[in-house]
Amino acid sequence: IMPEGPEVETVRRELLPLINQKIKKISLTPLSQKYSKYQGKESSFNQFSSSILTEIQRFGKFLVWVFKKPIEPVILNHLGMSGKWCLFSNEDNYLEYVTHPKVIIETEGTYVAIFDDARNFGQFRIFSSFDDLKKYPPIKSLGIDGLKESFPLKEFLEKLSHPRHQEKIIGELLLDQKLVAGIGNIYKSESLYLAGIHPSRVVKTLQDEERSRLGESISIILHKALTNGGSTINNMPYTRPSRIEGEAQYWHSVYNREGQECKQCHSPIERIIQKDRSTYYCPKCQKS
DNA sequence: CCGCTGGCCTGCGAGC
DNA sequence: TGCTCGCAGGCCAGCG
Repeated sequence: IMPEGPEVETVRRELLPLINQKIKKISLTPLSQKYSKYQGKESSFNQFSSSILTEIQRFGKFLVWVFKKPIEPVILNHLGMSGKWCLFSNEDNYLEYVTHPKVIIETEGTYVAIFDDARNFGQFRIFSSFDDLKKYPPIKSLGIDGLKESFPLKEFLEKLSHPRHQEKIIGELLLDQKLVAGIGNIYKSESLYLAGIHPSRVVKTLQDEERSRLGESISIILHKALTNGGSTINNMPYTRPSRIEGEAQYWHSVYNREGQECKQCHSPIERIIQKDRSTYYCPKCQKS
């Protein structure tokens, strides 16, 4: 299952050994050349040789790789559904761990980082400067960072009250990265469960108290997932650079639990399709 | 500015 | 057992 905010932040933290490393080379694998999104892009990746990686930031579910002169460009990177970074030392026999390598970063030091992406939904985009990146609409329009240390509840309530959202279904709106960035399909369902709100509720029907509880629940769920190193799901594992599995999946209350008992009231968990995506909920604990 | 749709992909599990 | 088939679902370009 796709990396969401907590999973991406976990990846970012485990990539931090790369900071201040001098880049030997960023290259595209032969496999990557099967796909149009990577074709003809070698030269734009080549330009990073000899630059120093100074920061890896996270915006929502995006990773942003920042380099120091001699070049200004930044790399915007999304893990998509199945993208993973694997971090190795030069001496490791890393090829046995990767099955669909697309991008390889080698440093002058001891590191090799490989972007491995079976489904190929991951993305790389190179901007000539950090300012240019910030003008890019998907970045510019990102909403509240759901993993912010202190969740800005007031801002959340204001955004939720915007006229254009009033007729929307809350279970669908929560996936909109312009509202809260970092929520994905798993933590959408989990947040609504914790808040006791049925996913089919129309935004305008939510009481003030429910709105606040929803904001608080989003923050609690995302932070709890981050503390647990994210969710690792069997049918679509995301692999951390360390190759350690996350543990958040062990406390999922509703996600992927259709037909199983609610942990509070023992009613069977139900699944509905919202905007072509599965939403899981307890029909009894979540108020319609 | 907004919202909707189709395209991008392949591992895996269900069903026969 | 081995095969087929369709689901899983993020983002975004293109369009109205």
